[in-house]
Amino acid sequence: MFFPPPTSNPKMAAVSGSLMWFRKGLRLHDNPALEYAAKGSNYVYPVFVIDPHYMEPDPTASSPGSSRAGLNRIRFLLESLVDLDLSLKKRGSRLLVLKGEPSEVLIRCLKEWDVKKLCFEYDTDPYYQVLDSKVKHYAAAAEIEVFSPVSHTLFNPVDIIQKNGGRPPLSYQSFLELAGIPPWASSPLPTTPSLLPPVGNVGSCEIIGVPTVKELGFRDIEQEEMTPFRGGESEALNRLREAINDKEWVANFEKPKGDPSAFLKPATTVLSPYLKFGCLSSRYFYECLQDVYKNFRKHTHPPVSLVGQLLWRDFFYTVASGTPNFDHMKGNRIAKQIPWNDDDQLLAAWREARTGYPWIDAIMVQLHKWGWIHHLARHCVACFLTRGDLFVHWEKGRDVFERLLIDSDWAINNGNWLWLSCSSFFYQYHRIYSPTSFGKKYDPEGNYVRHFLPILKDIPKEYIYEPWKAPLSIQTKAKCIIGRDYPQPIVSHDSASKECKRKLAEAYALNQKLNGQVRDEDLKNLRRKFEQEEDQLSNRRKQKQKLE
DNA sequence: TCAAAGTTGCAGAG
DNA sequence: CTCTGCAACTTTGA
Repeated sequence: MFFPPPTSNPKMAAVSGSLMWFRKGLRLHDNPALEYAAKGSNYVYPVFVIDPHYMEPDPTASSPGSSRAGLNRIRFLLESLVDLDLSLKKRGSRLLVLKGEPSEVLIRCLKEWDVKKLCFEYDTDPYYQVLDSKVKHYAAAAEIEVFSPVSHTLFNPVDIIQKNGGRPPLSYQSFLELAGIPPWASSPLPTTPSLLPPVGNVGSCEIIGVPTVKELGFRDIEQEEMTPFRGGESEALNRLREAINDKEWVANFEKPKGDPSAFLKPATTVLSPYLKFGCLSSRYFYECLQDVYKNFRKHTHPPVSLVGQLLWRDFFYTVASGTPNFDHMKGNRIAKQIPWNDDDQLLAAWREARTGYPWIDAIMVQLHKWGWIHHLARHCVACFLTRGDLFVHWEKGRDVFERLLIDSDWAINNGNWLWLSCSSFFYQYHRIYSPTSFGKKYDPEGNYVRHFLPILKDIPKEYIYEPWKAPLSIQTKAKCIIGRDYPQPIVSHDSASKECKRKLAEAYALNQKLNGQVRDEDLKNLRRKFEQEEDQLSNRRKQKQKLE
């Protein structure tokens, strides 16, 4: 019997190419798809497709960017691509950027190039599920091998759902029990390649360099309007190193104790945008944290610890991937059916930082300028928009966050809006964040508000969270007249929050009575009832005014 | 059936 | 900074 060594086999020596499709996972470290693409290939095509779905400028949008992404996130992505291209070039490769509908572009490339393997990171987002099935379908017909590993999350959501008998766990604790220790933790993660096969002949495919925001048709924004966070794997690894350098801080990290008003040095790692785009591997981050914990007799634990934060991410990925219509109230079996109002004026005031509550408005300004706000700040504004004060539909707020956050993540963003609106996971709707006292307890001087709302910078600290209570003499001295230079509060928190609680109690009762079978009509009836009650209330107020 | 638990509420007291 | 009282939701598990 004679088996020639593989290299002397003429068939094996034949030219073989791979296509590495980057979407998220914009990194070289811990990248199993890239590792597999490079293995045994004479050449590799590293591709990124600029997708008009996310990147087409929309001049009608409420702030610069596309209809689905604010300019901050688009810029963050482009910076990540530049960094990736640079890292590839250092290893004898380069990034091939193409434009168009991704599945069409990919299929064109597969037709044009001699490719035996197609490699890309598995993605649970519905948008990518649809894209990927189109591409996989073509690849199967063309007899191209597809390799699509799970490397964006610590766990494969499918495994956890299967362990739980086909349904995703709905509480964090049950998720932890099902998840256990990640399956990859016992063996080393893929190493960062030191050299990559060269790029093959690109034929007639139209390859561009990584575009600038201007080249994509966006108008450039002022430096001071921009996020202070730069995209890319290099930046992610620097930031990670910086965070885990302070070992005491890592070991004692407790998420709810963080200060949402800290902006010179944020109270968290701000690694979320890097995890979102996969500039940082969540598995590598997890390993680094375990390394730190090893040297401490005592350290914090999930849900509040840093590892706990990574597990929250996986929790939401798991629930989201196993819940049809996760991003909608209707048709979503885990979402309470609540007759939210559809008030675009209230929504716009919230979005454009015109609520008249400085704490809320400052957070919304930071969201616009930085594309990042502290987790508790997200809680405050989300609660205010939905169950706390304005009773606006959580889907509306979700859309604003999804567009403006540089770390916006489909599963996590929707999960948190379900949470904060008391539609799922969390139901204690009488626990409402105060739009005045919550910020005050972290930042009694109001430095955060003064920084993001400079119009209020000379209001004394006694009134900085409630400027409408300041006597006119003080408003004049501070060169900020409430009602002229800064709005009056759009609602009175005291009465608005009481109303919200009452409405939620009724909506919950309806959900319970109909046992999850709330129809459109039932919701409509309840909404009409709320509207009638509001009319009566305002009529009574008018009569009272008349009498006075 | 009932108690216990749930990542992070508020106001007020000490 | 920690504690209570407030008012009071659902899910889970015995």
